[in-house]
Order: sequence, then structure tokens, then C-alpha cells
Amino acid sequence: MTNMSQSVEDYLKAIYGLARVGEFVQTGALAAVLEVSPASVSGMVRRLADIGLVERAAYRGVSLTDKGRRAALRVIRRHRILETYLAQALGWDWDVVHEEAERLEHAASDQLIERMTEVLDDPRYDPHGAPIPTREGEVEQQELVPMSEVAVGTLGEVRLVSDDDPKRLRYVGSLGFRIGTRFEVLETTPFRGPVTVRLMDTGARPQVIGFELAQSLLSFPLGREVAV
Amino acid sequence: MTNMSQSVEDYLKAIYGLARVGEFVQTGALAAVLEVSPASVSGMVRRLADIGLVERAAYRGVSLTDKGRRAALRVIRRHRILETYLAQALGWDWDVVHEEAERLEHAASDQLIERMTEVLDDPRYDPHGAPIPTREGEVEQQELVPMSEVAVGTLGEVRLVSDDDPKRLRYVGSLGFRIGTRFEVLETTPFRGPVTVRLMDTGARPQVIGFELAQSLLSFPLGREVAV
DNA sequence: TAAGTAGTTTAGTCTAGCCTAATATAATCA
DNA sequence: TGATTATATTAGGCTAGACTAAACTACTTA
Repeated sequence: MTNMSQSVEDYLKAIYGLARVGEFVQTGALAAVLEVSPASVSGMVRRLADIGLVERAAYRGVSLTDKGRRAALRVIRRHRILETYLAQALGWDWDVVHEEAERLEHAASDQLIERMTEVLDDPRYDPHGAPIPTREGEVEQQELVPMSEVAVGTLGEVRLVSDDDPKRLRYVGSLGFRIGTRFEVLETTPFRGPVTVRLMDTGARPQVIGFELAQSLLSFPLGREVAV
Repeated sequence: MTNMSQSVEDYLKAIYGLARVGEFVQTGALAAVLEVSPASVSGMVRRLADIGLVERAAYRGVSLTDKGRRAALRVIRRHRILETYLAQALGWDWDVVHEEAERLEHAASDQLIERMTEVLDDPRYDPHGAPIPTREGEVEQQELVPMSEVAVGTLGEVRLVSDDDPKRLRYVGSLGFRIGTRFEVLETTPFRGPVTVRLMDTGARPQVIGFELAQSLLSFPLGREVAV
């Protein structure tokens, strides 16, 4: 199953990305993510079921089979390694690597991907903090909370930012955030209101951040310990 | 015209590669190179003509228009830069870079290609000695002769080897030849018989090389001057 | 100049993926 | 429960790019 079309690979990635444990992914959700019509999804999903990559329950949705999940993780591995390579070896910013990786992931050979991991010395996370699946198809599960839920007066460390919106990434970066940036939550406001945080290890003054943005900064809570 | 399908790009490259000045490329020749049926070539060539990339004369063949030639050179530039990057930055041998570049050339963005040229410090030749077209679509024309035609008793320098047969490249490499290797032709034999050459700058003893292989090693004749 | 042959094009199919419009199912709410 | 609404599927079409088989051109040679 190494010869899958670009479309098939994209569908598998999308299904993987939308899947919540034990649940089916809905046709409409897939259609929205892939930017095709629901009817097209129905058609493709049938084909995927025929070749054993997904299981489908008509009018309910699909879920990946083991085979499908492995294939999806292979594509995701490629994608994240490519992103990491573009960032580390070519010096690209985290806001531009996604788009390029999105196309190269379908063309790059396994040998190229593995050569890149050598050069990068087996990276574990991509530039947005997402864990890189192993060759064997294992992915680290991270226990993270949105910055918006880190308790006032405690510290957190930014660990994962969604890679799909370049503009947001650029803005987040301009605020001084990177993967690994530590911060202290100074204040939160009710009704999904802004969050005030102070970046550690910098002289910058406190930042006020919109609730939704703070939600997208998945963080590891560090409690009250003092940053080094 | 930046959005051309992989097929279209492959056709343009093939036409460019087969074209001899002022001549049409035949349907059958294209079909052979692209490994499709002549009928498929007829169909595609019509489409290429419709969008102004080739000029066709029914039953005679096709030639690239200016627009087509520029598009072809853009693809060739990508290909050769990718090959060079794979060789220089990732340490790949000259026999394996072609295949990978062949697929990446359709997916890599202009930005990636130009970033690679920066990293490589504007390379002028790919790992097989082929000149890299400029961004503006200019290609250096090399005046080279096959090793099989370098006069006995004179020196030559290997400048270009065809990249399409990995096995041959591997063999040529195992004999000690690289781009830039200097040699002296010690003996030739009639009726397309083997050529005996001595590699300069090495302690290796003279090599006997089949005529056809010697033909594929395009060289710059250096006359009788002594190698440094 | 006519016949034969090599090479090309047309005609008609096929598949993957997409589309829209129409139909079918499931979920919700009076 | 039945009607409404949201969502999914089927039916039927389209395009790119491939195929085979049949028809056509053009070149060569008697």
C-alpha cells in the first residue's frame, strides 16, 4: 500500500485528524476540511472502504482500520519531518513550513524522509510542537491544556500550536511565543475574555491575549515553580 | 502557467530533451521516452497545442513554443537544483538523485528551489555535469565530445554523464570517474571497440572501457598539456 | 506511379476524482 | 407520532490522462 494517490493520502490524514476515540468521522466534517463536496466524500469513502483503509457505517461516518491508521501515520510522519527539516535545515519560519510540507509529503520517498531524520538527529517534535510518529507508527500522546485554562498565578510552557493558519502563527510568533516559551498567567476574565500573561526569560511586559488565541496555545502546566 | 499537471511537465521535459534544433519531435519517440502509447501522446500533444505550449504539424511531430520552452526549462531547473541539493546537502550519490528529483520537481515550490540555490551558493551544474538553467531560462551550451572521440595521446576532462541509468552511473563511478576527472586516452580500437584511458591525479592503472560507455562520457578535450 | 510499410491520428473506453441535483435517512421537536 | 430539518447517499456528468483497435498519412521502393 505504498502507492496511494495524493487524494487518498489527504483523506486518510483528514480522517485521522478528525477522529475522536470510538467515534465515527462525519462526511460533512471531512468535506469541510478537504474542501470538497459531501457527495465527493461519500464516493471516496466507499473506495477507501473497498481497499480496506476505513470502515464505514452508512449515514453515520467512517473510522480508520488498523491499516488505514498506519497509512495515515506514515503520511503524518512525512509531513512533520519535512516541516522540521525545512525549519531547521533551511531556516524557514514555522508559519511557512506547513504549506510546503503539504505538497512534498506526497512526493518524497521513504529514503529521503529517513535521510532527513538522520540529518536532524531523530527529531521528536515538529516546529509547532506536534509529536512525530515513529517509523513503527507510534505517536506520543501529550497531556496538554490550553493556555486559557492554566490557573492564574501559575506557570505554563507552550508546547503545541496548530500549524494550519500561517497568519495566526505569525502573530503568535510576533508576541514572542515559541515552542518551549514559559509564561505565567497573571489574570483571566470571564465569558471567554482575554488572558493576561507574562513571558518568562524575557524582559517583555505582560501581554493581553484573546481567549480563542489562548485556547490555541496548548501548554504544559508547571505549577508555581520559579523559572530558571 | 504555474499550474501544470505532472503529466504536462513531463511531456514538456521530454519534448525539450528530444528536440534537435529546427526539427520536430516525433510522436513515437515521445511515447517511448514517456512510456505511454503513441495514441496517448497524440491526445496530450493536442491539449498542449491548445494551451499554446507546443506547435504541432499533424503526422510530423511537435516543437516547443517559446512559452513551452520556458516552462520546460523551469522544470529542468527544478530537477537539476534538487539533484544538486540531494547530492551536496544530503550526501547522496549521483546514481540515486535522479529518481528522487524526478518526483520532487513537480511538488517543490519556487521558494524552496530558490532557497536551495542559496544554500548551495548558486550552483551551475548538477551532479552529472548538466548545466542548471537560470531563473531567466538560459542554459549554457557546452561544446563537448564523447571520450570515445578524444584523440589518442591527448587529455580530456569528464564534464557530463547522462543521469538516467543508475546502474551505468554506479559503474562509471566505481571506475573512478567523477565530473572533473581528467584522463589520457592511451589507445582506441576500430569498429567501435574499447578505449584505453589512464586517470590522471590518481595512481590507478589504465582502464579499458567499452565504446558505448566511452561515448556516454562527454568530455572537454585538453590537448597534450600536462595535468597539475 | 502504385504498393507496402512505418508511423500517426481518431474513435471509443476506462478510471480517479471531482461536481450538482435529486433522493434517502436520521435527528429533533411540536 | 408526524413534520421539519440536517445530513448522507445516489444518479448522472465532467475532465485529465491513459488504453486498444481501426483508419489514415507519408515515405520508400519496385
